[in-house]
Amino acid sequence: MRRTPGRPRSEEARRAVLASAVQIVEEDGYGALTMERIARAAGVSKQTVYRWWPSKASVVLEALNEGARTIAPLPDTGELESDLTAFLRGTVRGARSRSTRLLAAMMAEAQLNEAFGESFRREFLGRRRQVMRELLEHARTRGEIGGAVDLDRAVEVVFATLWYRILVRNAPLDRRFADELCDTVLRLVGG
Amino acid sequence: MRRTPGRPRSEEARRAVLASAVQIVEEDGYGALTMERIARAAGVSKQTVYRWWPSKASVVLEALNEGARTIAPLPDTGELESDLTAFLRGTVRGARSRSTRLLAAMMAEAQLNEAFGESFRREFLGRRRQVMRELLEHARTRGEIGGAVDLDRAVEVVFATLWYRILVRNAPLDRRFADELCDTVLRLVGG
Amino acid sequence: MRRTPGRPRSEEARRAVLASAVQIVEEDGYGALTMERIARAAGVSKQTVYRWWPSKASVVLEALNEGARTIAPLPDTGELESDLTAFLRGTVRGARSRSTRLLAAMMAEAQLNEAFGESFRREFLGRRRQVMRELLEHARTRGEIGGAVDLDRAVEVVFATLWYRILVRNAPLDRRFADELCDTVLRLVGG
Amino acid sequence: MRRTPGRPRSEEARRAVLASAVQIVEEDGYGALTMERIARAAGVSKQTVYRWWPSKASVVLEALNEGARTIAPLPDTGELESDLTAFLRGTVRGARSRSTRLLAAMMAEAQLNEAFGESFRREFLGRRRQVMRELLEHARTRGEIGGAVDLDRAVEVVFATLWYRILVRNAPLDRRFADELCDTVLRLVGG
DNA sequence: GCGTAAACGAGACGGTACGTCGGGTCTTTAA
DNA sequence: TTAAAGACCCGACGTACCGTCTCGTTTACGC
Repeated sequence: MRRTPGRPRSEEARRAVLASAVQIVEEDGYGALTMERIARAAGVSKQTVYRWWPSKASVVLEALNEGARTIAPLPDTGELESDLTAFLRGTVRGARSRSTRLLAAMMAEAQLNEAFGESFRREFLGRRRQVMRELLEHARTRGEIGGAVDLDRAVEVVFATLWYRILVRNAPLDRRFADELCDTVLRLVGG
Repeated sequence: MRRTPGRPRSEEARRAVLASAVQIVEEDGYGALTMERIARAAGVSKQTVYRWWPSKASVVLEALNEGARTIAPLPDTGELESDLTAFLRGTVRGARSRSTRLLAAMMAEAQLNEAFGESFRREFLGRRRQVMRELLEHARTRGEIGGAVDLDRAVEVVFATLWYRILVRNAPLDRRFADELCDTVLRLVGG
Repeated sequence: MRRTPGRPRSEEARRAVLASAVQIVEEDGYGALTMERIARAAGVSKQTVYRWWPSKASVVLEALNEGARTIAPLPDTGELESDLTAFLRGTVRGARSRSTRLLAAMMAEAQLNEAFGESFRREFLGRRRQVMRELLEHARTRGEIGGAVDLDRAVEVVFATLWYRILVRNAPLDRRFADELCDTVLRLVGG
Repeated sequence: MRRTPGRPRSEEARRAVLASAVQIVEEDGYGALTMERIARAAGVSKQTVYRWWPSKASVVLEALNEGARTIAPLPDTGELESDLTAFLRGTVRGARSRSTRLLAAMMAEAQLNEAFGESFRREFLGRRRQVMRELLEHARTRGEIGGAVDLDRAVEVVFATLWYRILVRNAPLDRRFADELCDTVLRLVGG
């Protein structure tokens, strides 16, 4: 197996960059995050940061994916309500604590940076919607949801409300919230 | 009636600043907006901009409020469904077209700038939620909504979904959307 | 006797401006002096300062002339050495203490502001050279100085050395200095 | 021999800055000189100017030292009058033409900027006085000047008169002036 | 070992915007 | 008419980051 020649990429530098970025956002907010400061805090040259990431947003996004390496796996208990409860509790838990500010910053950056926004919508937001849509489709296959129900609307309501709490912070991201969300979905797809 | 001494504020400069800010955002996006550029485009000195607005976000916010000078007045037809339809169509129309990018930028800025975010949540987002809450309370007074229903949840779902479309742009902000939103609310507060 | 109509100039404001200018220069140096600050410190509007003085240098110059209202009067004892001693001691004393920084600032300003420099050289520096020249001419009339001696050279050496001490501060502006200067002049014009 | 890492300083930028500064002073005077304009004229970023020079005065001072890289070397003919003539002609020539305005500006700046003034007096004015003092001391060693003569006074008279002409411009900086200055010194240190 | 080649740190480079200060001017009300 | 107040346009201040570049150094690979 031929390896590419030249000095290999420093895994240590990579980790330091991601960790520093996360720390800066948590301490001073995403507004205070700069490529310059990331490099300084990571003890890495600016060039090294630019070599591997096109923007500070992509550093943060990678850090985010690093933390919750996978999207919460699709629960499959054979019954809608319990599937939904498990999924929503997991999703809300994932958005809480360390990640909240990072997620808010990603959504903000997506509004300001067209290129980043495009990929963020497609690869981050879209994928998560798709996972939940599959959960609902399984329920429909089992006959728990009628054919006339608009599944996308239900999915949209869930992620919309979740993001609203992340961005507006009008109420906490707790288990109660997840269960209310579950209730809301059941009303929308139910009888 | 005693007027304050000194040269009065230039209404012309004020208008030019607001108009220039809106134009820049529409043409090149909020990311391209800078205090420097606003001043240049408006033919106004930087000092004049800083004298009246603390940040570019507050310029845009004032422009936004200028456009729709008042929050859509509360409809009162005496019946929940028609009130709601009127309110939601008006609200969605207000968020469409020229305003969408501006609104998205405001929400983004609120994530990055703590001070602005605080006032934006309180004076912009909070007020709009309050208006819709009153609409629902009127319906409860008339006996159209039961006492056990959580009105805040309904309000949250509406604005969350609206903002999700503004920020994620997964579907259009059209009249059909308003009517679906109405339907969603009726399901949540209904029997 | 008709007086000019309208509100008369405020003598109080005039004094306040001059006093404030002097105080600022003494406390923070001429570099810290601005029209804005003069007005603020004097409790006077900027316009009032600009109405009566074209530049901060002219404010300071007027303050300087205010302090030592007249150029030291020409001594006339009938003998060169005593005349000279009196004149130089008076001149050195006038340049000492409060005035030194102001004089240095005036000379600096004359280098930077062509218009001011021109009038400063003609009306301030030139006049003072002329006074001393007359002193020497009186001595020549009395036969104390020969016809071949270049009086201008002597005058130049005196004021040059005085200004050098003001600007370079390599040695104090004391009575000893005045007497050395007297000795120098006598050597140059003497036998 | 280890070189320091990092991109080396651009000699081209350095030269461009010095040249631009000199040109601006010559064309529009030192009062028109700003860091901003130096950078613009040199085709260099402001940061580059600030990285290497703390103030516009130090840019000009370096340009000045660049022109006459060394202080005129001490003549040593073994006889005072000819040494002095050579030294003074060289010094006057050095202060003439291109340099006069720059020198005047430096002295002005030294009055306004305390920090710059301190270093200018010590490293520029002081050194030049020292050179001439050595010239006179050599003459004293040879027995041409008596032990009672105050050499500093002679040195002061020379530089004072030179600076007076630079700053007041009451007469030209020509060879005749240098020779008169020589004559003045000889009278002061002579019999 | 020895060359090739990529990644690394350091840090200078031309830019743009920041938020502030002061320069002069202008426009109001009050004396 | 002068004065105080204060807004106006202008442009420089000194700083922070941007993204790029040019160094000398380090660490792998293939010969």
